[in-house]
Amino acid sequence: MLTISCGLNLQYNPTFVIRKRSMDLREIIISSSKEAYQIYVPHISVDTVIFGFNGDRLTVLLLKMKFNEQWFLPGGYLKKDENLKSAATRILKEKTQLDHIFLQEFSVFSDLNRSEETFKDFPDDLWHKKRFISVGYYALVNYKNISLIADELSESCDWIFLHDLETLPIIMDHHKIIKKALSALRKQISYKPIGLNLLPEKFTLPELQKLYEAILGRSLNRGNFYKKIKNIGILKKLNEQRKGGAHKAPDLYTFDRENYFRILQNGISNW
Amino acid sequence: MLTISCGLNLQYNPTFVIRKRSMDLREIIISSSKEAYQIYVPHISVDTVIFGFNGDRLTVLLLKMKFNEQWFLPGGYLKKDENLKSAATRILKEKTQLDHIFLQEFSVFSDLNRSEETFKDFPDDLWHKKRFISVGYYALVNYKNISLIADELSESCDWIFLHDLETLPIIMDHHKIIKKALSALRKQISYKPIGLNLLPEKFTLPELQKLYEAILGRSLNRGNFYKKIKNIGILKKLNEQRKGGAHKAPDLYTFDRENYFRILQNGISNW
DNA sequence: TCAAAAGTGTTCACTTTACACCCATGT
DNA sequence: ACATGGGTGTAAAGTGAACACTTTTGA
Repeated sequence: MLTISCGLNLQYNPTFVIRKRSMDLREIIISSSKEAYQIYVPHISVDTVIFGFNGDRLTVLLLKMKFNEQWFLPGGYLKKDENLKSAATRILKEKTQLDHIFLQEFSVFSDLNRSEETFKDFPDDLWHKKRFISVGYYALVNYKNISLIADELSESCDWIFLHDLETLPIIMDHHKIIKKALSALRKQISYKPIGLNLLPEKFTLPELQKLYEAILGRSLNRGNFYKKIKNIGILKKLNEQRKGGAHKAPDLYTFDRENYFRILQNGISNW
Repeated sequence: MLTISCGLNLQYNPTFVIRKRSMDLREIIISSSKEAYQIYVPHISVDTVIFGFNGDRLTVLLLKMKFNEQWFLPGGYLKKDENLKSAATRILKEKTQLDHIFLQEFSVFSDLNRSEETFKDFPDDLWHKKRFISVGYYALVNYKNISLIADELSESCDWIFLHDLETLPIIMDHHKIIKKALSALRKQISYKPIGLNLLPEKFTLPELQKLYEAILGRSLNRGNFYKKIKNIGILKKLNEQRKGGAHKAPDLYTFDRENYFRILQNGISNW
C-alpha cells in the first residue's frame, strides 16, 4: 500500500491560487520564523537524503516548494535541546512516520550563499534567510507502507527516481548533496550490510541483488553475488519460496537481525 | 629542526602566577568574546586533529589551557565570509604555519553540554559559553620543521603521543574526537595514499612502512608491504641510498606527486 | 515441451599471506 | 665473520570474475 498525503492541495484557477497561496504562505513563513528563533539553534540545519527502492530502481524523497515550484530535500533545524542525530531522526519521522531507521551522517555543507537566496523577498530578519551550515544524513527506507507527509512549505512530496533528478528544478545545492549521499552510500555498501529497511520482511536473493545493482548503478553477476552475500552471514534461509511468479519459485530469506546489527556496527570484516 | 614557540611562559611562584594569569586571561577572554560576535558565525566551531609522526610513533598536536591545565585540540570558529574547509585550513596555518595540507572532514560533534561547562565562571553572554556544534577535520603533517604557535588561551602546545593520551586531562569530548579521527584515518589509509606531508622529501620504504604501522597500530609484513605500496604507483625510486645507518643502506624514494594527488582525489582503485 | 529465471559448480586469474633466501653494511 | 636490517622471490591460500550447467516453474 502506498499512500501519499500531502498537506493542502490547492488547485483550480491557477493564477488566482498562486496569488492566494503566496499570501497565506508569506504569513505562515513569517510566523514560523518567529517560532524558530525560540526553538532552534541558528545557522545549523539538517538535510536528509532518504533513499527508497521500488524493486527496480532507487528513489529519493523530495518535497516541492509551494511558492517557486522547486524541489528540495526534507530538512529542518537543530532544536536547542537535541543533538544532530536526534534532529535527523525527528525530521525523518515527521516526513515518513518511520522510526528506528539507520541514519548516517555523510558530509557538511558550509559554502557561502547556500540558502540566502531562496527567501530573498522576505524581511531580513527572517529565520530562513540566515546563513545555514547543513549537516547531511542519509537513510534507506522501504518504499512501500509509507505515508508521506508534506510540511507547511511544500505543496507535495514524492519519490523521485535518481535517474530523473537531472530533469527537475532542484533548490540550492541539494543536487550536490544527493550526489554526495549516493557516493557515501556506495562506499558503505562494501563494508556494511544494506537492505533491512529497504526490502520487505521476507525477500528473495534476486530481489536483494536488484537492490545492490540499483545502488551501485551497474549489474552484478548472479553466481558471484549469491556467494558473496551468503558469506557475510546476515541471511537466514526460510523454508518457503515466493510462489506466483512465472518460472522457478525463488527461495525466501530474512535478515538475521542479530548478525545484521552487529555487522552494521563493526563493519563487514577487515577493519 | 624542531622549534616550539609557545606564547607566554609564566612560571616561578605557582600560586601567585596562577592568580595573575587568570586575571589577565579573564580580560583577554572577555574582549575576544566581543570580537568574536563581530567576526564569526555563532554555534559553529571547527576542531582539527593534526597528526604528526616522529619516525616511530604517531603524535597529535594539543594545546594546554592557561587557566585549568587541561589539554585541548586546536580549533576555532567559522568566519562569516568563509566555509568550513577554509576555516580548518586557517586554523591549521595559525598553529603550524603550514599551508597546502590535506584536510579531511570526518565527523560532526553536536551533543549537548559539550563546551558550556568550560567557561562556567564567565558571564552568560560570553561567546565561548554558547553551545557549539563542532566539525572535525584531521590532517597529517611532518613532525619536523614546524614552529608550533600557541594561542592566547594556551600556555603551551605540544605533540602528544597517541599512546600517552589516556594519561592526560583532556577537555570536553576532545578525546572522543581524536579517537574518531584516528578511526577515519585508518579507513582512509586503505584507499588513499598517505605520507606526503608526514615524511621528509626523500624517504626509505622501511620509514614508510613504520608510518603505516604507526597509523594502523599493528606490524606489517615487509615483503608484502613493499609489493603493495609499489603497486599503487605513487613512488619514484631515486638513485640514492640512505647512508650512515648500520647495516645495508636502504634505497631512497620520493612521491610521484602527479600520481599521488590524482589518486588522492579518486581513491586507490575500486570506487 | 520450452523459455526464462533460479540456484549451483567450475575454472582461471589475480591478490594476499607467510616465509625463505640473498644482499649489503658496520662492528 | 656475523648479526642485523634491506630487498626480492615463491609457494600456498583466498578471493573475485566469467561462465556453464542443472533445476524449477508457468505457459
